[in-house]
Amino acid sequence: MPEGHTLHRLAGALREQFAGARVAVSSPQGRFVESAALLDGTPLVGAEAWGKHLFVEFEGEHFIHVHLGLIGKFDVFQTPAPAPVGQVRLRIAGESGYADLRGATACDLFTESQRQMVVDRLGPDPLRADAVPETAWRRVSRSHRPIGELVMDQEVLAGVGNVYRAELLFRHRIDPLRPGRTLRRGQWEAMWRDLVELMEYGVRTGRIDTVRDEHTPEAMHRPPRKDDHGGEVYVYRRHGQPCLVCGGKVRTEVLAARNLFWCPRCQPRFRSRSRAA
DNA sequence: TCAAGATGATCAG
DNA sequence: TGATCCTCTTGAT
Repeated sequence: MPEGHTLHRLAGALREQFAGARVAVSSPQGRFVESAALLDGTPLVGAEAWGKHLFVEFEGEHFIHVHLGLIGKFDVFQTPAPAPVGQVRLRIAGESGYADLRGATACDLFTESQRQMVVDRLGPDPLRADAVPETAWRRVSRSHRPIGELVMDQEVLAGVGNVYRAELLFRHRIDPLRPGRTLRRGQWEAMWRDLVELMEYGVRTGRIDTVRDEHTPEAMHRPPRKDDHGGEVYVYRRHGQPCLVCGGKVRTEVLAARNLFWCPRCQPRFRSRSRAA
C-alpha cells in the first residue's frame, strides 16, 4: 500500500530499528549484490522519506534509494531472521531486527548528489516540515490539466497516490476533470491543509481513513479491515455502490492511467463561467 | 487452482 | 500508448 504515508511510516520504523548501528546488508535475490557488499557492516545513519521515495543513509554519504512502485514491500521484523524466502532484493539485519525488501521498482545505491537530483524533481510533500505548498499552487494554478491528474503528479505533489486523490477530491466536492487553473486559491489551501491532516493520520495509524467520523479514538483502535488501504473511505474502489453522502452511484473511469473514483452528484461537472454565459 | 487486477513509474516506439 | 518490473489478494472455475 505504498502511498506517501507508508514510506514515512517505514522510514520511522527503520530509524527506530537500525539508526546508529552497524548492520549486515545483503541481496539474497542477487540484483543488489555489489552495492550490498559495499555497505555490509557499515553504520546506518538514518532513513527519510520524500513523497514515495525512501532514502536509507549509511556512513560515508551512501544512500540506498528505494521506490516500492505498485507492488513493492519493505517490512521490518524482530530477530531471529529466518533464511530468505522468495525474491528478497535487499535485507538489512541488526542485533534485534531485520528488514526485507521485495518487488520494488527501484533499489539503487546513490551518492548525495544523486539523492538531491531525485528530490529536486519532486513537488512539496505534505508530510514534510520543510514543504513549501506555494510551489504546488504555482503549478496547479497555471495548468490546463485536470486537477485529478495534477494531484497525482509527483512533480506537483509528492506522496499522493490513487486513494488520497479520490478521497481528497470527494471531500472538497471537486470535479476530477476540472482544469487546475480554474481552482481558487482558497480551495487549494483547504485541500493542502486537509491532505496534511489525512496523511499525518495515515502515518500514525498505517490506515487511510477519510470519512470524517472515522477520526475518533474509537476508530483509531479498531483493527484494520482486510481491504488494502485498511480504513474507511468515501469513494475509492466503491464504484457502483451508493455514495455515503447523497446515495447516488459512485463512478469509475481511467484518468492519468489509473482508476479514478468519484460521485457525479457530489462532484458535479465543472463548467467555466465563459462557457456557461 | 488459476487468472486478473492492484495504492507506481519508466522506457520504447 | 503499451510493455515491463514483480508480489499478493481476490474471485472465478
